[in-house]
Amino acid sequence: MSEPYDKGDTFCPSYHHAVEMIGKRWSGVILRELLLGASRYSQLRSAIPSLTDKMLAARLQELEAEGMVTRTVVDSVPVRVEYALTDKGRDLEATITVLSEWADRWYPDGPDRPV
Amino acid sequence: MSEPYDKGDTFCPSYHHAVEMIGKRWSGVILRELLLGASRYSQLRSAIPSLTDKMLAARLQELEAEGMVTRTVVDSVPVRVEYALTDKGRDLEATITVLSEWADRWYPDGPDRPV
DNA sequence: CCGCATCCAACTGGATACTG
DNA sequence: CAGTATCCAGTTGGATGCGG
Repeated sequence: MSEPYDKGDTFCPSYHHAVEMIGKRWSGVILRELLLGASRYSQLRSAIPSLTDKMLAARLQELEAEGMVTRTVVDSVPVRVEYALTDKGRDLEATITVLSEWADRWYPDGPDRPV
Repeated sequence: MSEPYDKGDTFCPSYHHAVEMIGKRWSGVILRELLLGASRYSQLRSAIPSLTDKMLAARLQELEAEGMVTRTVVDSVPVRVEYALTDKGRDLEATITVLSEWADRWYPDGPDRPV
């Protein structure tokens, strides 16, 4: 990661895909909530106030298609839906932890007041 | 990161800002190239083939405004411009490394062929 | 070499209302 | 509870061309 610059070793598609998937609007926040233990749709909703139904539902579908989460309908009344991280999704924990630490280091008072 | 879910401990603005900044289109890739040693505008251009001038210039301005990179005009003919990571930008190395490893683990053959 | 200006089609996502 | 439907303004970013 710190050797002399090699012109050949460029444009990494896997990393590219990964960083823009977790960085897509709300996705990173949703994944973090799931890592923190949220599992129900309504938990996610109330955990992230400015997130609308439309966005949450859309992102969860995308994350499911990416193999990051599973969706399980619990047949009760009223219906509940449980979302759970897959191994792949849970494996992001290290990344999200390290990035959270970075954020705390450089935005201890929130993003509007950088260090 | 793995304790029982606490409804209060939600919506982290610093992390939210961070993840969507590095996840914005091309930003993560540009930061990675800078970490790998790229410094000139033209290096970044040729390192990332599908990245246009417009996008590269725009992202570099945003990253500069975020305090992630510095921009230095070298007064030669023709003009060169050097981009360098700030401490804040360099401090992202751990995150990008860990995420790259995740990507290699789950997309060893590229994002179109997940494990 | 390093951009910026313009045009423009496509996508995004907020508001609001409604369903099983 | 857990979504979907519709509308629509705003943003995005590719293409192309020009300028210091």
